[in-house]
Amino acid sequence: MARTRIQQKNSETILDAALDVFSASGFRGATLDQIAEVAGMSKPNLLYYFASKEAIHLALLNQLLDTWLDPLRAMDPNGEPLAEIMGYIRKKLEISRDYPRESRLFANEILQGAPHMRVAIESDLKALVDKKAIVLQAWMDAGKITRLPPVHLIFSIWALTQHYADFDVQVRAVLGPDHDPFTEAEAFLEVLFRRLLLP
Amino acid sequence: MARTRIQQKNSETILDAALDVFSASGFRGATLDQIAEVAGMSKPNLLYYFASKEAIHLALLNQLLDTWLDPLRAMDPNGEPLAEIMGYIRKKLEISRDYPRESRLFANEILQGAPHMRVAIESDLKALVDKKAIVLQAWMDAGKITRLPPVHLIFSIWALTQHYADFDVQVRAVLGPDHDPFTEAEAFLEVLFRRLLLP
DNA sequence: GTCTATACTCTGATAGAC
DNA sequence: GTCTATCAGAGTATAGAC
Repeated sequence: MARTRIQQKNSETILDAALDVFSASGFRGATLDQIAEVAGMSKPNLLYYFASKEAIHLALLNQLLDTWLDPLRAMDPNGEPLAEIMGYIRKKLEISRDYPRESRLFANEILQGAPHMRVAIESDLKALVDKKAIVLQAWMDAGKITRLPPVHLIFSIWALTQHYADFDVQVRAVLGPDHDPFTEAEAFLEVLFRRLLLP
Repeated sequence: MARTRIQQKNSETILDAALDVFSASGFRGATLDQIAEVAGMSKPNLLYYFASKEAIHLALLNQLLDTWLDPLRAMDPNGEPLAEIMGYIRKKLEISRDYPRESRLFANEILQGAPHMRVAIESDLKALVDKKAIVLQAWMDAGKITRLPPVHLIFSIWALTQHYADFDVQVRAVLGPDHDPFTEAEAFLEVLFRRLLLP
C-alpha cells in the first residue's frame, strides 16, 4: 500500500484526519463522512486507499504502539538513575502535550478492553516493562532511589502524565483560563518524583 | 418518572444494564439491543421508561456526578491533615475498585470533551476543587504537609486512583495473573503520598 | 405495561462513469 | 484516481395489538 508520492501523501492525509476523528469520538462514534470531510476527500476515495473503516483504525493503532514504547526504551540502565527517570517523565509529559490525539486514541482503546491491542500489550508492552522493572529494582537495591514496587512506579508515571492529555478538558476547566496546564504539570511532577525517589 | 414499585425497579434494571454497555463501548458504541438484552427486556419496553437512548445516558451521567464528588466533599478542614488526605485517597481507590463501570463512563465522557458534563464540571466540580484547594493551602501554610500546588495535588490523586479502574486491562496484562492490582495499589499509594506529603 | 411489526435514518461499502 | 449514485445492513424510534 502507498507506493507513489501522491499515494503516500493521501494516505497520510487520511490517517491524520482519522486520528482527529477517532481520538475525539472513539471507533464507533467516528464516521467515514467526518473523516472524509476533515481529510478534504470523498468517502469512496478514502476506501480506495484503505479497505475499510477498521483498516484505517488498525493502521493508526499499529504505528501508535512504537511511539508509545520509545521513551521507556530510551531509559538507560547505565545512566544516572534519577536523571534517567526524570528524563523519562519529562519525555512522557511532552508526548501528552504534543500528541494528545494519540494519547486519547490509546486511552479509548484500553478503556474498551483493548480489543485490538491486547496481544501487543500482553507481549511487547509487558516484556518491556518487565525489563525496565529489573533496571529500576537494581537501582533501588543499590540505594540510588527509594525502594518501591517498580511496576507500580511505572504505572504512576503513565497515570500522571497521560492524565493531562486524556482529561485535558477537565484539567483546563478546573484550573481556569489563566493557567498553562503542561508548564505547571512539568514543575509539579519534577517536585513530586524527586521527593518520592530521593532516598 | 418512575412512580410505582415496578416502575422503580424496571428503571433501575435498565440503568444498571445501560451502565454495563455504555461504560464498555461508549455512547455511540452502545446499542439499545445490547442494553435490552442485558436488562432482559424488549427494546420498545426500554423506550417506554426512557424517552430515548440519550435520555438513558443522561440519567446515568446525572447520578454520576454526585457519587464522584462525595469523597472530596467529605475531606474535613478540621480533621488531621495527613489522615484526611490519606482517607480521601483510600476512598477514591475503593470507588475505582468497586465501581469501575462508573469510572469508565466518566472517563469516556471527559475523553470526548465532556459534551454533557461540561457545565457541571465548570461550575460544581470547579467550585468544590477551589474550596478544597484553599483547605489544602491552609494546611501547607501551617506546615502540616509539603508545600505543593493544591489543585495539581488533587489531579494527581484522581489520576493515580482512576488509572487502576480505567486502564484495568493494561494493568492486569502487565502485572500478570498472580497479582491483585487494587491491594498492591493501596499499599503503593499509601507510601507514595505519605512520602510526598510529610514535611 | 409489554410485545410484534415496521418506519425511517444513518452509515459502511460498492458499482460504474469519467 | 476520483467522483456520483446507490445498495445493504444496522439501529433508533414509533404504531398498534393485546
